Amino acid sequence: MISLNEQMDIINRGSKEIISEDELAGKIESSIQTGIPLTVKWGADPSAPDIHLGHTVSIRKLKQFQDLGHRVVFIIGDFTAMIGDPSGKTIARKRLSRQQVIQNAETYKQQIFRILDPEKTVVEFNNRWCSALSFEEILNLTSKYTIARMLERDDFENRYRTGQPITIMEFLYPLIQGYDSVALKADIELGGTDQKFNLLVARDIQREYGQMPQVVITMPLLVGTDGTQKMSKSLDNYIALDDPPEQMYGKTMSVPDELIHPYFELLTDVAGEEFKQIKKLLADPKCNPMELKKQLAKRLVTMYYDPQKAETAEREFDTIFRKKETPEQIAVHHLSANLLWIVKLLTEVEFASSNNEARRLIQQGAVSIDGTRIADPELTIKFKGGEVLKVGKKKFVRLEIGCCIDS
RNA sequence: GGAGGGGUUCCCGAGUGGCCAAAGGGGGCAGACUGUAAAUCUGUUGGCGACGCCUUCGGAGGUUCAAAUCCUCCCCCCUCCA
Repeated sequence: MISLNEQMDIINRGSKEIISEDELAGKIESSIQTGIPLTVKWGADPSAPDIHLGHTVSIRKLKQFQDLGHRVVFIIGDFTAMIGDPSGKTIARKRLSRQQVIQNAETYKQQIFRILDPEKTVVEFNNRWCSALSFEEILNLTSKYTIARMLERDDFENRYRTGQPITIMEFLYPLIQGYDSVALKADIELGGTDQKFNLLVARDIQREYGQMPQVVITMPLLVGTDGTQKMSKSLDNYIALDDPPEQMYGKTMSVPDELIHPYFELLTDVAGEEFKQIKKLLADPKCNPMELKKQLAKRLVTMYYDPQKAETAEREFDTIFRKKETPEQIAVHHLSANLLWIVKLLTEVEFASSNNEARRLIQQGAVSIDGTRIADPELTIKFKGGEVLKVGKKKFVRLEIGCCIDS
């Protein structure tokens, strides 16, 4: 096994906070002595099965734990998801059926195993122990925590102050999550900095149950493609692991330049000299940040796909956005008629969701056919097949005559 | 249980009888510029083959020539007191 200092070093890299380092050192030490790996816990809500780069910050850290010989437990919070979490204003977030949960869990696994080693990963559903809890035990759990302490949490405090609803169930959430740690006898739990409160509650709960409290490791939150808020699905500022290569590349290029540095740091393996070099170039006004961003984008696509796909994605990006040319491969649409009103054409190929939107696009000069801009929304066009329709910067389709799809 | 405040378009939020498809901001989309789907600037942002018509301000009714705005009932949220 790797020495204590080396382990501490690796774990520290990129982490925001470790509570506490001494405890962690103690745990690692005894693990080295006994040969028993530490249990590292990481949880996810099964309702949104799209894993994105924001998640990978933690997942990559978990991978390091695996490489150090420890045991990673991935918890799928199906119990709470099945109750239906009414948090925020979105009333009655859909309850998930057993089947959906299992399905989502599968997509989760398929995604996280692009980083983690499936052999060394235990997947658990918290429903297994949570549904066995009696009401009495739950009351017991709730008696261990106070409202005042709950309101210490930023998010709760904010909502309380601004008059937004907080349900009792949300108060139970951290307790349940803490109970998960008890059930697993977790040695370490990992999470984003926004999870800090919950992770700390788990320590108290574990103590109540006579266990050694888990070490809490928080990872920095990744800022999303919008450059301001944390990457999340609901804000639609995310780059998903399942995004196709071109999109992964393109979305990375759409990230504000200031994010190049943190992205390299949190999402890739660049370290040491190479990282210093990148930092230097970013600070140099003579250096075009686009070049570094391209490197970053290519690197990410290579990580989750392969070098060839990264190459293709880059070429396509250059073609479309730098040279403003038509990409090599574009989708084909079979026209419903060869004489077509331009507005209908746009809705037919689903580049516009309504006639009004189509008109707007035309009036704004976004529409062209074979490179000729269409400015008149009343135009009717006769097609002979093979024309390329372009809307905006990134939507292309080749038009062919005839629609004999489901004959 | 009592008193008060509130529900407006994708989101936040103004509007308290006609000038309201509804200010402003955010987000989205588009254009210009460019070294990038960066930044910046500008435009646009309910629907309909359309100088008109239809639908939208929590829900259902009503008053009025005219309702997001007034009245009645209902639903939901928040705050304070108990």
